[in-house]
Parts: sequence; structure tokens; C-alpha cells
Amino acid sequence: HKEEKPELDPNNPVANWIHARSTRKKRCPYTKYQTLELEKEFLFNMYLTRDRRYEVARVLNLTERQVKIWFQNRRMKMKKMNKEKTDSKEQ
Amino acid sequence: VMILRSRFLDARRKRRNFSKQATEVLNEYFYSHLSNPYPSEEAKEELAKQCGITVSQVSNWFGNKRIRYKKNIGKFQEEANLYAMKTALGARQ
DNA sequence: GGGCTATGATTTACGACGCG
DNA sequence: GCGCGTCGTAAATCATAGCC
Repeated sequence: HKEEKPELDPNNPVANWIHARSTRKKRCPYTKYQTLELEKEFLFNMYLTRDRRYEVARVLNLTERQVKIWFQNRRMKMKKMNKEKTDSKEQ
Repeated sequence: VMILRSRFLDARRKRRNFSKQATEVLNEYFYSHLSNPYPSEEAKEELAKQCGITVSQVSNWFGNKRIRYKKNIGKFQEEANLYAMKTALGARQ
């Protein structure tokens, strides 16, 4: 057997794990209206132009960064949904 | 028709907790890699296969487990000891 | 049955890294 | 270099399964 180690260590094993920055914004759920409008925009086009992003952010009272990231996340969600659909189809 | 029916049923199927055996496998991996509980894509695929769940579900499980463990290590101490003992015994045979 | 917690899934927000 | 892309994740939150 080996001398001590990883398990059982009463010292915090979590200390090694990566941590979020303390400056990170707390997650703030969007309203139904905001989400609905974002979905409508996504249906119109999955990628935003700069002007479109500015407009959407202004109308929904979000920052351009929030809108940009929402679209990035939404594309990832769509990708995941498509994968699950095709996966279950072929078997 | 079968496909449509199964898809319909799948969409409305209620979430079930994972089987005891699946949870066992996931916990064994988690506690035996406690210093770095981040399975590679390949490891996730292997775990998914062993557990009869999807890779996404494996990712969800590890995400939830890491944050919940970190938030309250004390609550999981007993469980951690149990799996540490189990893998120690397994390694000996 | 009803409240309550555990658990699986989804939603925001980033860091790391890639490409043009 | 910048700026926006994906990928993997943290953390909060949602939904409800399942126990007492």
C-alpha cells in the first residue's frame, strides 16, 4: 500500500479545485419577457450583428455583453438538443 | 409511429433518480479522484456506459457533486470515508 | 396526504483558448 | 492585438421525486 494520501485527507481537498473569480457577477435570472424576446430574436437569426445586439440590449435593459453571452449559451443549448435528438434516433 | 410515440413519452417522462448502482459508480470515481474530480471526455463516456446514462448526465452529476461537496464537506464526510474504505479494499485484492 | 430535502436539469457568467 | 467564436465549468436556481 502507499503512504497516506489523497482520500481521507482532513485537509481541504477542495483547495486545489479551480475557483470562480470573486469579481464575477452573481447569476441573475432573466424575466419571462426578456427570455421570450431573446428567443424570438434567436429564431430570427442565431448570430447577432453589432447593431442588432445594441438594439436588443437597449430594449430589454441588458448589457451588450449579457446579450452576447446569452446567444453564446443559447447556441450551445441548441447544439446539445440536436445531439440528443440524433443520438436517440440512431438507436 | 413507434419513434413518435417513444419521443412523446420521453418528452413527458418524469425525471427519475439514478439507480443505486449508477450512483455507486459515480461516487467511487468522485471520491477516488477527490483531489481532481474532473473526468476527461473519455472517462465520462466510460462512466456513462457503466451507469446506463448519457455523457451529459454524467457532466451534470459531477457539476452538482463538486459544488455540493464543496459547500458542505462535513455533510459528505461519512460518505467519503465509506468510498475511501471501499476503494482501499478493492485495491488490496 | 403534505411538507421538506435531496437530486437531476437548466440558466447566467466567465476563463481559457481558437480563428480571422 | 481585438473581438467574437466554442467549450467546459461554477454557482444559483428551478422542478419535482421520494421520504417521513
